[in-house]
Amino acid sequence: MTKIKFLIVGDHNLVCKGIRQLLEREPDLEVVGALSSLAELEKKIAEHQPDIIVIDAPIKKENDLIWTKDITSRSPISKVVILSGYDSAEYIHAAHAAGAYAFVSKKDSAETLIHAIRESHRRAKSFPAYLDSYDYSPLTEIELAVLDLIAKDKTNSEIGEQLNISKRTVEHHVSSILRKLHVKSRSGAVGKAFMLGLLQ
Amino acid sequence: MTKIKFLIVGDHNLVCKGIRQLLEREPDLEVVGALSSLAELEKKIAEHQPDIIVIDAPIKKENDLIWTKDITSRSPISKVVILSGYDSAEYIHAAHAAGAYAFVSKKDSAETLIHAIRESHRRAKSFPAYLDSYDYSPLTEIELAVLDLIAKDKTNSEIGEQLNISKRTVEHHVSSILRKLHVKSRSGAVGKAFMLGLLQ
DNA sequence: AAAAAACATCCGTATTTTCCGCTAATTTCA
DNA sequence: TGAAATTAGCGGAAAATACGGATGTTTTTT
Repeated sequence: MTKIKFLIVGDHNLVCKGIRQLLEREPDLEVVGALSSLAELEKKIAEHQPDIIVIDAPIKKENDLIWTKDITSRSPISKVVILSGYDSAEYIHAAHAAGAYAFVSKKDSAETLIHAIRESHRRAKSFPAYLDSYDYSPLTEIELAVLDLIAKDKTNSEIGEQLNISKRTVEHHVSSILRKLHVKSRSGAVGKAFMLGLLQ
Repeated sequence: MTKIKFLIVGDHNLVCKGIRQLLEREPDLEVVGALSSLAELEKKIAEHQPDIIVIDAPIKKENDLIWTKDITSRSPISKVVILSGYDSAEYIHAAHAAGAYAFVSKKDSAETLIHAIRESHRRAKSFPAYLDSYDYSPLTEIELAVLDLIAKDKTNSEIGEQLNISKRTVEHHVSSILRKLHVKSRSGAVGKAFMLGLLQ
């Protein structure tokens, strides 16, 4: 029997070790590596050709979904499973849009994760069912990234540097965020985002 | 040999299961229960009389630190270990002030957590060393009121009207808030406040 | 009870940041 | 091929922030 080979990526050492422990009990799963940052991912993919990449999101200072998008377009052999404690409808939608094969909340059981990995391996997607009937006006990926940095005390200029876009573009995104969240200030946006569970 | 009995609390099922798996390999540790919310905690404490309670923070919609304070004052036999992915100095300070015996970041190794549990059991506290040189002062009532209104999308003028003080005074309070929370913007203050549980 | 510390209130000036018009090129995707 | 998203420049008004200083009250300490 050929095992399902996969990588685990995440900067929460304890969580990754625990997950690995849980998954290695399954006879058809084989962990071929564990990374603490997305930077080394490319090399590891070439080295191991994993079937699945489990990303324990969010990873500090790196945009998991942008990486997901990159991976899925460049290495179609490897399917991305996003494992996150941040399970708002907006984020799950964004993960889906980025090309992930599955989204598993950290609140789910180990069986759910294992099932998602197996399903992803046979190219079936696993996303929470309630997504279909969920009505909302979503923030885009970049808007969420900007909002996150706003909450982390960054100015527009700093956000621009960090995301490699101009200050003016950041301003545009901020305007969109304020419009979509129906607030008039960035601090109001942060407040509402926490209330809505967009940030946590 | 008497084992160290402990409870694990956290709504991230996967994380808890993983941690449990890691800790159960230690011969001197014994998991007597795992809860997904703080609500059931009181009953479980009475039932098992655990030496240690590991709280995998944050638990959504529940203030971990308020519970910590409650537990440590009412059940001095059980020592609280906070395990968190959010390791800002303020949060760690708040955990310390609430009476926790240890703070472990999710980025730390399993050994660190195990060590913290053993140290807590012999009533020695385990907190990151850099805390000592970090100045932390709590917010006053009015500062908290101002901060709350900032999060609710109000300008300084509006806050002044609402609290019947001048815009200038509000400005003064805002600068105090920024200094105490070690941020440079009001949105950063709101972000940090939510992470700390000052607002919710 | 007196002294010290912390808190809350107000004001001026200067600088930075935010926010909002306007326009418009490029990419992406259905 | 349109619609939406992302990118970006110019200018300007409004808000926020930093840097001063001043006064009275409350709380804590000695």
